[in-house]
Amino acid sequence: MAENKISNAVIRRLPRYYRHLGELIEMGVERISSNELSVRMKVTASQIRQDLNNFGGFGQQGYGYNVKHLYVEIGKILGLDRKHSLVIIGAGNLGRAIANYGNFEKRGFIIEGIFDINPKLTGSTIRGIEVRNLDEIEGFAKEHEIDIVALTIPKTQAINVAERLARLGVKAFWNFAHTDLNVPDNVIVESVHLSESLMRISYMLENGASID
Amino acid sequence: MAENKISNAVIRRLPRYYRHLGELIEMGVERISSNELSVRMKVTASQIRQDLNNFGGFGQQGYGYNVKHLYVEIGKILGLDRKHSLVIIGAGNLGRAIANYGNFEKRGFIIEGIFDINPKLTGSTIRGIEVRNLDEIEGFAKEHEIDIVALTIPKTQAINVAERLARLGVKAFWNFAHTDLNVPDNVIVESVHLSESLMRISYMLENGASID
DNA sequence: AACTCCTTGATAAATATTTGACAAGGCGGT
DNA sequence: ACCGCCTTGTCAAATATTTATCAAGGAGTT
Repeated sequence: MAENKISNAVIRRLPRYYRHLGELIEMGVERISSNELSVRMKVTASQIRQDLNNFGGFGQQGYGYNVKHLYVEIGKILGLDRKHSLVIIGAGNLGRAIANYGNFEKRGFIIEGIFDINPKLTGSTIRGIEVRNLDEIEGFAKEHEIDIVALTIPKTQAINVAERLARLGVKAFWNFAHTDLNVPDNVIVESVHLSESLMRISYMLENGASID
Repeated sequence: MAENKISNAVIRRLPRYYRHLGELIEMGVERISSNELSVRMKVTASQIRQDLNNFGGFGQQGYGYNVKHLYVEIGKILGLDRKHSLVIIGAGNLGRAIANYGNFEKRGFIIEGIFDINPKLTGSTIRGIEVRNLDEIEGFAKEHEIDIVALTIPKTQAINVAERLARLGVKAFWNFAHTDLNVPDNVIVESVHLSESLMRISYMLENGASID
């Protein structure tokens, strides 16, 4: 935050660096040059060096980068050294998929609650977390510090719930509904629009093209 | 396809135009100017006009764009006027979420098969589609024309299955595994990396920034 | 039919992003 | 301790993308 201004393009790539570095650690690789990494990641070495330099000189001439160190540093930049509370709205397949994916917790994303409007689901548990009725979300939000709300519900409900929770101070939404949310500009919205993703495949099939 | 060369940035935005136009049709809106659309979509009007002009003049001076017409045309550009066969590998929550989302079929993405390695799941059905054993995928691929394979399985298996299916001629993968795939360059890979998406939220929370 | 307003499509300017090139300097071997 | 190789960080060039501007011309009104 203190530095100049990191470009969006760089930020979008950071998690991928983080993932590759994690894989390299698992493989027992201790050091890597931008060139080796560029082959592995299929990007230019120049881009890697330029990207990393936004955050300071992590490398050493004639040596390259220390994998473990770089991994930790990028983790810090991404804020993965902190815990984040996560609430899932919608206990359908998608909500359950997220709740059941254990690696999120390893990265510090702690699922604090799961909510659904369907009374058949409320009361059941997912990974030991009780599914509550959606009506309770506002009370829950007042009692708990919620960092991120995952919206895995149909679009109309998603817009409504997001508006209500934004008013209660929720600062970030992970939006899986096939719509844009209507929240103030200072609220973070990261959307995963599966149908748009699928349409891009359709386009690429049609045109033989490839989108980065 | 015939025209010059459409930029990646434009292609990435096309599905969003399509979605908004669909919503406008549902609202009964018949015509819209780039300016009105820019307010709705929170982008500049200039960008909208520039984007659409890549594909020819859909608008009329003093009038704007005919919503229905533009919707149909963008649909064609995206290849949504054709049918695409889709096979899902992995009948976990994520695979089931995709299989159960009816709107994909409305857009012409027909789920032809679902496969899983877990014998407990094989034989059961999802929306009337039988879950088959993953062993059968190669035989299935030889008998059916598969356009898109959705990989909703752990990374090791995903890499393996993708390699095998790419060899059999599958031209596009919708990759939900937390890894890159290892397939030839002419094979389309559209990845949905949920953990990377979540990390971006973490970064934004940390930095107050917003990524487009 | 004329007039005004509106809106496009196009061009150019401004920004942002990616890539290439290379001097500076550490590493590892001798 | 020296030498040659390697690799970074940086700067500049090349591309790509976004935004501003405006002439041209249709829509709708009178």
